[in-house]
Amino acid sequence: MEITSKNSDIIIRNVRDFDTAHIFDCGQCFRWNRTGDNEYTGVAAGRALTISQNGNEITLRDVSERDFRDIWYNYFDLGTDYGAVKARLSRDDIMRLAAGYGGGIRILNQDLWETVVSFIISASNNIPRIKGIIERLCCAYGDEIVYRGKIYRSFPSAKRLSCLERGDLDVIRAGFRDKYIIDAAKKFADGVLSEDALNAMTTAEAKKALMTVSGIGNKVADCILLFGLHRTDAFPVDVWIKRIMEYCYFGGEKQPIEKISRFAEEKFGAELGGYAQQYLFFYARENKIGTD
DNA sequence: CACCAGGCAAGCC
DNA sequence: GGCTTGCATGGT
Repeated sequence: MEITSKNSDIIIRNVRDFDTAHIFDCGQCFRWNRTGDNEYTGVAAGRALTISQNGNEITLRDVSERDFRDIWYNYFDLGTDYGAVKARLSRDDIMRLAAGYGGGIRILNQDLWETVVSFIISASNNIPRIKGIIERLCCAYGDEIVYRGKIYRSFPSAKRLSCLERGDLDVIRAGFRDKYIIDAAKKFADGVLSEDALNAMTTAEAKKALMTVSGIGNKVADCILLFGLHRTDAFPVDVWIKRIMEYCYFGGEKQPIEKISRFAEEKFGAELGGYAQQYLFFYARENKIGTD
C-alpha cells in the first residue's frame, strides 16, 4: 500500500482487501451514498468526503494530508491486515465462501455517539428508512460542513440533543425511538456513560453499561460494541444473521438467538467474531438468504 | 395492500 | 424468569 498526495487528493495504490461497495453496503454505516461510478460520498468525524475506487487504487478527494493521517487512515482501519483475518476464518468452508464474497469489507472506526444513536434507530426498521431518519436528524441539528461547493451536516453531539424537549424530534419521524435518543443523549452528555469509561471496561461490562440506556437491548448493544467501540469479539445477531446461521450451520432449523450467539462464540472466538459477522451479514443480504 | 423491517420495553403469568 | 404484545413509520 502506497499513499501519495496529488493536487488536493490523497491516492492510495496497491490497497488490498478494500472495496468501497462492500464497506459501505455491509450494514455498519448509514451516511455514505453512491454519488457516481465507483464513487461514494459521506460524512464522518465532522468531515465530508468523496472517495472513489478503481481496482486497487483509491482516491480521496480534496483531503489534507493531516486529515488523512488523523482521521481517515484510522476510520478505514487501514492498519489492520484483513488478509490475515480472512485466512484464519477460511479454515471454515462457509466462512471461506462468505469472506471471499465480501472480501473488501473493513470494519470502520466510527464515532461512538453516532453509532449509539444510529443503532437505536435501527431497531425494528429497514435500512433505507434508517438512513432517512439519520439524515433528517443531521439536517435538523448537525453543524454545517462545506465540502467541494456543497453543504453537508455533521452528526449532532450528545450535548446538542440532550437539551431537546419532547416534540423537537418529530421532524425526523423516528417513531417510538425518539424518546430513546433523548435518554441516550442525556446519559452521554451528563457523563453517566462516556467513551473513556466504556473503553476501560471488558466487552461484557461495556455491554451491560450500554444496556442501561432505554432502547439499547442485546442486539443494539452488540452493534455499538462492534462498530462504535471496535470490539471485534462482539457478534450481533439480527434477523439476517439468524437466518444465514440457521441455514449454514443448523441444517435450516430455527434456533433461539442465544444458541446462535453461543455457537458463534465457540466457532469464531473472541478475536474473529465481529469480522465473521460482517462477512456473513453482507453475504446473506446480497443473496437474500432465507427470504423465499 | 398486507406484511415486516439489523428490537425493545413493559406488562403479563 | 420466560413469554407476549404494542410500538411509529414507511419500504417492498
